[in-house]
Amino acid sequence: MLDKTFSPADVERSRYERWERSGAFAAHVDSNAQPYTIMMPPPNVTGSLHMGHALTFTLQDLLIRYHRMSGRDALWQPGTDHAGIATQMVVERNLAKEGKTRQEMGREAFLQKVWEWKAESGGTITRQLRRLGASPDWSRERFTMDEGLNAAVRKVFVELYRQGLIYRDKRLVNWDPKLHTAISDLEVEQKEVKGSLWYFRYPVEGPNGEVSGTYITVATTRPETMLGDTGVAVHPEDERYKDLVGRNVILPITGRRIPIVADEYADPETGTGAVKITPAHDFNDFEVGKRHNLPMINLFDRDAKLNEHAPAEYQGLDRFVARKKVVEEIEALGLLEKIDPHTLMQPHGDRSGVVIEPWLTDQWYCDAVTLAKPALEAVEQGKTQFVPKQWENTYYEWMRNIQPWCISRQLWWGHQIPAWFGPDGKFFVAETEAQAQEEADAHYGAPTLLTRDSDVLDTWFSSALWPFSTLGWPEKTPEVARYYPGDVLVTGFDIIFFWVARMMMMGIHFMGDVPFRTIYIHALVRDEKGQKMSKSKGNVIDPLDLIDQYGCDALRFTLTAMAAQGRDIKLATSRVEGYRNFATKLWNAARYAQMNQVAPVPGFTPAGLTQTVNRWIVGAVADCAAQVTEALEGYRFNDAANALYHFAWGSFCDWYLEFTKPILQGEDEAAKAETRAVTAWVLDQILHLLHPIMPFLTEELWEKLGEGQERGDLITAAWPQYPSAYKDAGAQAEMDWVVRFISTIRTIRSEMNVPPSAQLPLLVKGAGADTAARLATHRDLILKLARLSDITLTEEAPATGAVQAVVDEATLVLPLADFIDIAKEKARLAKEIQKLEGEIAKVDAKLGNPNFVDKAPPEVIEEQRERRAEADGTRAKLAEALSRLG
RNA sequence: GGGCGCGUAGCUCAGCGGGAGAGCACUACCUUGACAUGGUAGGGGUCACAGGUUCAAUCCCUGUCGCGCCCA
Repeated sequence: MLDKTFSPADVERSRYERWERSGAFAAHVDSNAQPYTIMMPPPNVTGSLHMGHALTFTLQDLLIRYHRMSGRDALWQPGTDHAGIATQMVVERNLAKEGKTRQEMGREAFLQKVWEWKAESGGTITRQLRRLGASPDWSRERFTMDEGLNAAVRKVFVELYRQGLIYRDKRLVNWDPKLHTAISDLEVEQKEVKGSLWYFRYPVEGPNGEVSGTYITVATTRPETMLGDTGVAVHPEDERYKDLVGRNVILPITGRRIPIVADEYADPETGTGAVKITPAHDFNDFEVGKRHNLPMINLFDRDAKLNEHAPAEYQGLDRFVARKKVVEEIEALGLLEKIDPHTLMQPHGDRSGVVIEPWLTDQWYCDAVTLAKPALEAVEQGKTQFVPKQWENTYYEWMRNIQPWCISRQLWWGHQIPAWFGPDGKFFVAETEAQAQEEADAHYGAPTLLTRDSDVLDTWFSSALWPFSTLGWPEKTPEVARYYPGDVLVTGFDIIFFWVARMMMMGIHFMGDVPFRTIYIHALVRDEKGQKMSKSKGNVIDPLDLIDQYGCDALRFTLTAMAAQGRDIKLATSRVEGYRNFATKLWNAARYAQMNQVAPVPGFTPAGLTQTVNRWIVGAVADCAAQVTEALEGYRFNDAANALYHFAWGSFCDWYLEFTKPILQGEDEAAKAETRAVTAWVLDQILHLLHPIMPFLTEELWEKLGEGQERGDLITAAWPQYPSAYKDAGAQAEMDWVVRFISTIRTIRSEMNVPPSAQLPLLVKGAGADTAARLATHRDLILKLARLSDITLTEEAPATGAVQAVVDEATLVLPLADFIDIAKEKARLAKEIQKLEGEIAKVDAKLGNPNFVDKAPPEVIEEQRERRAEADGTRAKLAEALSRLG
């Protein structure tokens, strides 16, 4: 006998271990079955599970379990990412607590520490994934810094280099002065900041090099950069400055002479129309500088303090200290025109939070423009499809405006770049040091000492290879042949640029095919007020807390039911509680079944059933299964969850189990046996259909209900498919009628305040043949569920003191002399009639419109006629009842 | 400034050319032999606003207002 409630905590762990041990999660590379592949987006190795993970991995697991049950050879490839900057920061922070820095320790010792940290905390997220019930093939787990994945990274780097798609360049990068590394555009967050616009007057040089008394005013948000100005730009069409173009200004403080140039970058509408140009410290200025051959003066060191190119008294100052000093000095010179308050967009490092500095350095770049072309076409041609489709636009937007990708990072934790420098700065790119040495020796004509580039690659460089590197590439493994390309990538829109686009580029370039056929983009999980969850706001909901409190299945069902396409999920714990109740409900249905000697009948198929109610529920199962399957195939997860919820609770528990109570408590042994078998069968089907969403509850019930039977684990069972004969329109119409009949009586009872304990006799007037037959068939259950003492067919006018209602052609008469309040009953009937008249009027308006009758499709017109006839029939009967009340 | 999306019951959201739906919350009644983490019944909506297309618009189109996100 089952306990009164399901206790998730008692079963989840052991159930999971049993699945994993049994090999149920494993892919079978030798199988004849069609493969189904999902590449798990690798979470940070030292991270921990948050709500976004819970959503994405629930959906992936649901797809994997569904396809596994559908007979596919399912591979869900798990693994973790080394997450360069994030992980290095954590370890450095830990070291700082001991008063150590990585620089003191040296690279090797520091990396040792990172590996130790990985060993210590690296299992956290995968353990948490297990608590979520995720069923990837753990035997194939990979880490982006595994030797195999390292080899893939080296090979890709070298090949792209040889193809000219990776190159070294001196350009402005986004420099993080705190972390001392370049970062990509995507790692920069533009934040709105309230600052100032300073207006400086620059003296214009006279014809003979003297100070002329003419000034040109420039506006700037970054006064300190003026020390590195090498030009002033004005718009070529700007009449105010036409005469000044070609002349020089004498840059205050430094005294440097810099030219006034005409460039369309200067916007006559903004500021004064004249703009100072600092090519080494601004991306736009860099371009202007190139167009006009302006020198580049690099003012900052790696900490963004002023370096030796600044005037002596500025050297060593922090950029913000220097700003103050520049403004003071300009003011002292009488060259400060004004200061306006100004709101500007300021770049911040998404990891460090400090203001990013455009800085001139040598870095490695990947020619993303070239690689993006085929990746763009693949989506345009439908080789890969986004679901929901609108995310294509985001992808296109990025791919069409893609910039060279700076792939080097000044970090230690990551894939060290396979490039070696000779003494003269010439570099040799090769997969191994020996090869590089060989090339170098040949080049220099003598054994030469090489130094390896100390930089590492952007983390996303290695994750871009994930769809094939995890399968063993560059080796020609059977896995690569079988599981590439994958079927679907499930991820959030926030990494379409970071990751999806780059996997598409690398996959197409190296594998000759897209990495996945479908990209399902799911929502972001927010708190119930719609705010992003963040530690600083304190509104973070920990999925593990919810699992502890309500069970894993309840959390999974909630996330699934709320995963509607194209909408963020606002998560309220009340929803989780509600779906926990659903689990309890189903548990108790099973418990009830057990108490009534319901057990699966081996070999049973629900054909040739004698009881209408059984034929009806079988058809309803088939309906539900079709809906769930269709929804899952279309990535409409919420529809799948809701179809199951409504069927299991609304049809099976609320009606079927109630309908069959009279049978199970009755004397007809054949009907009892059939009903028990059908009940067991329906429960089994629900368990199958619900398993991908609620794996623990369903597996547990599957075992408990099938006690003593050898039928394997539910996780490996076959997804239900039914012959069309299971649907029975007649049985459905009949049971729908029963539901309406009972509900009608219940409503009257409730409105008339008849105590639930009172058993009433019912008279049915004007029953047709169908109704009479149905009443005969379902007499017992109607008596029970409507709490009636008797049902009598009659043609006589009802006695006074009776309440009447209409179901189809029949009038239901309940003698309620003891309860009835004539005035109240009259009001009730009048209201009903009024409602019907309103409907009739609406339909009449349509039918009276010649255009409607002329142009609407015949079936729509027919439907309206039927609706009118039905409403009118009911109205007439109710009117009669009303008149009889006097 | 450009792009995308969203305004439907108190809240969270489905639906999307022909009778306005769900969950939660709310109200009343019910410890009825599976389940009070439950049952039965009920109240509650000019489907943001204004035009247009159509026989017919919550749904399609245009505009307005409000909100969110991404990019510059």
